[in-house]
Amino acid sequence: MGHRRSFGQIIRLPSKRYRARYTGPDQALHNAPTTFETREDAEAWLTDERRRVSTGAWASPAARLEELRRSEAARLARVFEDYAQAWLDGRHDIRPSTRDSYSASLSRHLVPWFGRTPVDEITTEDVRAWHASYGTRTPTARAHAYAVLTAVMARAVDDELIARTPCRVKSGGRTQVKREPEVLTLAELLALAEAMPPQHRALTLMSGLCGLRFGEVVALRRRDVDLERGVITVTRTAVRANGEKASGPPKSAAGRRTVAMPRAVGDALETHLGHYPAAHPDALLFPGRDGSLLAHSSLYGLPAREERRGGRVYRKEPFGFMRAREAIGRPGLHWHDLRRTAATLGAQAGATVREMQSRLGHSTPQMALYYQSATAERDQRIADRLQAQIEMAQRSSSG
DNA sequence: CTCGCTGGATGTGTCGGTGT
DNA sequence: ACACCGACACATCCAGCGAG
Repeated sequence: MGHRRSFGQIIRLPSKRYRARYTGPDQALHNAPTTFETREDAEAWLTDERRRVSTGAWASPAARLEELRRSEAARLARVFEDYAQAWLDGRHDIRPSTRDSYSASLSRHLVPWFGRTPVDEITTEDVRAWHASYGTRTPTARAHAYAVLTAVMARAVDDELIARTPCRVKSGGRTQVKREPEVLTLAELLALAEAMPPQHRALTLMSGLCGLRFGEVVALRRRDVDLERGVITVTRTAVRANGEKASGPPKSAAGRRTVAMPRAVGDALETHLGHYPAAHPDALLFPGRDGSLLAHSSLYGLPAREERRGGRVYRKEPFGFMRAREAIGRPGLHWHDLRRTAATLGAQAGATVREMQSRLGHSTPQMALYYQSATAERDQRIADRLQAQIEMAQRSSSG
């Protein structure tokens, strides 16, 4: 039983639900995409359709439904997980180790939280909530992940998916934990080298006196050292990325440099080559067991640890660098501190900031200045000691 | 123009597992 | 017992930019 109206018609179906339909501007009959529970709902739909026709914004309900499906599909294609992956895949300007690190940030920290959310629906509140969810846990990892999130969202802004980035956590990408570096005295450095496994003694001395980075020393080849002239040429740095070890050009152009060695380093190298010859000019100076690039963990060794077997506790001795640093009473020493040691010893030997900058391969004087300040502290201590001596002299002359 | 800040990139440190 | 791997956590460094 039809119900005549000026626009369209509403029919009560045997199911007791209502169907609305009308003849569109295209002279075809269009059904509502669903049936309605009440006559009022059906009328509301017809009214809406009629307005579309009169404003000229009309398209057939079927076409509109199709369009809706398409845009929904497009929306889902822009879920964070897929969008971020596409972003990473499109980055050809980063080093493999960086790609690895970004990938890890995504899979461990960002995708679990934002993965299924369309990029343009991630709000500032979402980001803040994610950031806050860490509390005091893994601040560095969080800052890292935040930086990656920021980069992905910046891309979304470029793509005009969103108007502005939802990443508004102030300094969210920064890590503030900063450890006080340890600086060895010359005597401690010599003791450390002595306590290292023999194949790493020259390497240790070279790190502590010439300031080469870990990645730079392990990438050294026979032809990079000139024992006659007493210089090392740094042209490569070892990198690790998804389990692969490789060596490539250094981080910055300033990293390419020639560093003079104190004779002690040259002597240690000569001894080293006597025991571990590197015949070919391209042979690695400090290779790993299988002749490939030395792994960082091989140099570090293992810390002292306890092991339980059959109810008994055994103390396992540390080895490698972990043993050596304990042996000289510096259990908290980091390998990288040797670089600072080299910088400080260099400054004490009279190097200027500029000279230290080029010796260490820094592109800015910032770091070298930092070492200068460490030296200023030592200088203060010298002044203090002088003062103590003056006072002692005064006491003895007056008493 | 200098300087300090910060985003982003890249390197180092730790540790359980595994092969020799 | 040692030497190294692999995964993950963490620290450092560089460059660009805006304030003064």
